[in-house]
Amino acid sequence: MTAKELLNKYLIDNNLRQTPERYIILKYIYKTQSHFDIDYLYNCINKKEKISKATIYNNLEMLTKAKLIKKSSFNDTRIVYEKALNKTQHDHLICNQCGDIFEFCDPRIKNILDGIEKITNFRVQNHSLNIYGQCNNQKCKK
Amino acid sequence: MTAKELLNKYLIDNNLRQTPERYIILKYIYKTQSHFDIDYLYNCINKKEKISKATIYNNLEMLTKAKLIKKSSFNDTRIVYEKALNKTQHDHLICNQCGDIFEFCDPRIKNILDGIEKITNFRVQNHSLNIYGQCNNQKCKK
DNA sequence: GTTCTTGCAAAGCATTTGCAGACCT
DNA sequence: AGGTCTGCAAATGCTTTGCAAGAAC
Repeated sequence: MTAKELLNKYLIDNNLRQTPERYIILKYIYKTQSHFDIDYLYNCINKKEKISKATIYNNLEMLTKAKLIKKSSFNDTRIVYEKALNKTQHDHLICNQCGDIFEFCDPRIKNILDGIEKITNFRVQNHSLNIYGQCNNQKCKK
Repeated sequence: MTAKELLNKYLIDNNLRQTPERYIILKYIYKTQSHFDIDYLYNCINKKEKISKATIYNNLEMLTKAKLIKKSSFNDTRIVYEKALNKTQHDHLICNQCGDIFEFCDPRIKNILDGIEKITNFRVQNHSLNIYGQCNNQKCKK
């Protein structure tokens, strides 16, 4: 199923309306390469179309609930979203110098979560692991 | 060294002044059991003493730099602090229902960080691992 | 005496809300 | 037709800032 089809299904299943804004927002999100914040998306969309920030805020929340995007925050304040469709669970490396975000997977994280469930009463629902440091990329060093 | 002695040393080393407010704030922080937010601390202090919020904001930043406290954020928005002195590195379990925060340590996290340094150019400086779920404590269930 | 710190009020900033008009169904 | 969604502007809430008065050195 494509993102658009999934959105369509989500809207129908939840008695929400299929407004053009919702499909435009989804289209621009699925054009972005990677992580984006609200301002980036707003500017991106409003170069061609015209959608207010309130509508973008509302619909990013809806898309998060629909699991079409995923929200993360870095360094206590920086909030970014990313496409969630067809993506496996992953965590983030964030460069403290240039702010670039990299994804990585490590099966040991699942072991840690399983271990917690085994030895405590805590039932794990989700997690966020952010690793901060220096990416040492060409652009970053300057 | 006590927290007070460390604060003293930090202030002297950094040419900052030893104001009574700074010691009062530290005293109230080291009275708290666990994680606290700014409002909690502000109310706590201002039952007996009188310190403005601006001063508390300023000094929490200073104490974070001095590594006497540590700042964390949960669920993208909830910002809490905790004492950092004599505490080993740990991560957090956060109950999605009652908001309670639990600490845990797992040596495999260090392995994961070491692995990243080994196979990428990324130099790890710090990390945050937050695990969300249900704590299933008596109080929580109600 | 000089410089830093405090406290207040105002300013900032990102996000949310209220509401009138637009538009899905 | 009826309820939902959008867009605007105002409101909110948390944090920062500017500045005058006070305190540390």
